[in-house]
Amino acid sequence: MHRKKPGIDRVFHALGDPSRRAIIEKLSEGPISVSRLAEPLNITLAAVVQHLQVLEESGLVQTEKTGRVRTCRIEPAGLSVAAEWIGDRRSTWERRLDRLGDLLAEPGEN
Amino acid sequence: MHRKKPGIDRVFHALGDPSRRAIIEKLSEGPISVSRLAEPLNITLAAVVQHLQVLEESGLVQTEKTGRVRTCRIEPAGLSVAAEWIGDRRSTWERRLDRLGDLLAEPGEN
DNA sequence: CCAATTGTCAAGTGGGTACTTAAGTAATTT
DNA sequence: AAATTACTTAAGTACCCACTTGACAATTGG
Repeated sequence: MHRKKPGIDRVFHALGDPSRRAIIEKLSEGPISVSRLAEPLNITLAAVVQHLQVLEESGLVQTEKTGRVRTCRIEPAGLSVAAEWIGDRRSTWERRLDRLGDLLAEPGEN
Repeated sequence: MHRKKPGIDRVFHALGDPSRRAIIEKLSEGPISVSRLAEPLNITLAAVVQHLQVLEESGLVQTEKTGRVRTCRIEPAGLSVAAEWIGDRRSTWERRLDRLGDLLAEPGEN
């Protein structure tokens, strides 16, 4: 019937933190290294690395290390998980409103 | 520092908690009272009330008390805030991919 | 009125987590 | 080889937050 997606918890938890959302905002402009990601945020590099771990485990971000530089990029499927959940809630809500509308439009002399 | 929409923080923080998402899932099926909301969750009524406060402050839920019953309903605009943020990230990401595609397609008889 | 229903408020607790510092590793530059 | 760059890891701290308990309204049904 409806199976539970395990990723959804991690995705929304990851998006719940402002610093992590700032990271995603930056990453949506294109791939970038860890230290350049850290520059605009006023937290230490170590904190950024920790956020990146959370983001990577949630499937929102993908990273790859070549040489001494780790390049981070956004993983579009991650945001889709969140978008789909929101879409699902909206659709059931709208479906209910439709049923309500049908009842009101029904040809009963009440 | 950064001037951002204040609501976004609260909305995503609210959505970050599984119990609160469960509440929203239930509410998307239609308005319901606090105690009936609490039934399927294994937390106390008091905890549900606290979650409802967060949800209401974030603009995701609207409640109204008549008699001794508080009826809760979903506030569609709240979810839109989250959906828009996700949409914005996606569009800047896609815009960038388009520019990349243009560069690759631009000069050449291949 | 009495009692059950339905929710509210306050305070406390335990676990989680965002952040820091500090020390370490590995790749590049000079 | 030495210095610099770019992370990585570990450990500690302080704060936040989800949840509980328990006492307290306020409404409503018998």
